[in-house]
Amino acid sequence: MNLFIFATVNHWLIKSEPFKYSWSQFEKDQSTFWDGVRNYQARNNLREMKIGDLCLFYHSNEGKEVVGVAEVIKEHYPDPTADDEQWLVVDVKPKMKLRNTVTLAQIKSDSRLSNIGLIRQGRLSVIKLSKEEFNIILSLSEN
DNA sequence: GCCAACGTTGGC
DNA sequence: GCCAACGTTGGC
Repeated sequence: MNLFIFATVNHWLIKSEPFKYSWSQFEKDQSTFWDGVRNYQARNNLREMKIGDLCLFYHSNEGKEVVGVAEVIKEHYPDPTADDEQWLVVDVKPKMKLRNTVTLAQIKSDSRLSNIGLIRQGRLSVIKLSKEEFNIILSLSEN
């Protein structure tokens, strides 16, 4: 009988325009609440996030590349920047900066990632990833 | 700056 | 409940 309980770690990709909030600012802050989500699907993804979940940090618009990995350190609570209680944030902290960034072009050109939410639903700002997709992107950053 | 892909709003 | 009009995101 196995008495160990293995937490299920989920994987995500979160987008930020570096002009608004960049990875380097994130590293300076050491943690932040992920605010400004005003889309139901993205909100639902935030609600699913658990402590210890890992998020790829993607720079949209400028850069268009994955730059680091963040870890969820506090589960969802109402977005302090919203007037409406229905919008949520989670707290995240930087876990690891990628040795090399992984560009959208690289992701698009990798056949193993052809079904990734980042491409399928380009406008969604909080995207669920499979463990495989997450690991493939990390491996691309090692090249 | 343009535009595709969505999401939201509001008239009916 | 449908759909046209409009707004937003984000790649190009």
